[in-house]
Amino acid sequence: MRRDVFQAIADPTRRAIIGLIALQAMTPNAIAEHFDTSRQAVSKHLQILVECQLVKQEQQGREIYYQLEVAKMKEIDKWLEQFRKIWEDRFNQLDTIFSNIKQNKP
Amino acid sequence: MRRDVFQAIADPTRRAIIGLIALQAMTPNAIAEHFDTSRQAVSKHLQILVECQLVKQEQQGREIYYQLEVAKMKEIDKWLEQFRKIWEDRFNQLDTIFSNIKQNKP
DNA sequence: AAAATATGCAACCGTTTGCTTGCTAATATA
DNA sequence: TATATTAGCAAGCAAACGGTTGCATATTTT
Repeated sequence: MRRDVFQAIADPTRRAIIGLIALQAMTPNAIAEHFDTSRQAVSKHLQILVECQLVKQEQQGREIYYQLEVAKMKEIDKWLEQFRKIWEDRFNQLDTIFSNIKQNKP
Repeated sequence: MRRDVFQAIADPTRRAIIGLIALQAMTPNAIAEHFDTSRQAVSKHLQILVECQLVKQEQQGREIYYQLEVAKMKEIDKWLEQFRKIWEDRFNQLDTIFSNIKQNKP
């Protein structure tokens, strides 16, 4: 069973859950109300998110609040970093070409 | 069959392929040499990457060069944007707390 | 023209995924 | 105390995933 951040965000429902609890911790029931699937299905998604440490739980009586570990999202950002450099370079190259066109350089 | 950028980068081999062809277009055979799997397996991964437009093909004789569509990677970056705002806010909050500690404020 | 090379395609197979249903445990409320 | 609510757990199931093997097609090379 693979369990990393990239596998976690592969599922669209899971991405929606992440977006939902990003600003405010929520209980499984409250989260499930936002979707067409059952509470159990949502619970399984949450379990996966917890396993890869994208989400942490906080018990309050019989309720469990799930909150996003925003810092963990940086892992994706970190992986993206290498490509950001490339796409900025490409953009700069294009910029240079446009400049040359304006100045009628070959 | 789901086929979006997030599902595409979920597989570690696919991420490795993306990293490999990011700087230079490569043929399936050349790519496959970097992995333990068969050429056909790599070919399937490439097909998925093409389907979600993360990679484009360029035929040259009997060889097909696969190149990364760096711009498509921005889609991930775009999704991450909303969380970047949050984690920067959290950092600033921490910063304020530390400042207060230094100044002996409550 | 014949052989070698590069690639895609199809069929098959075990594992994982995402979901459902049914159950149990713990806490809150009447 | 009896009942309702919240949530996790387990079994079962169809579909998707990631891989393999075998074969067909197109282009080079000899």
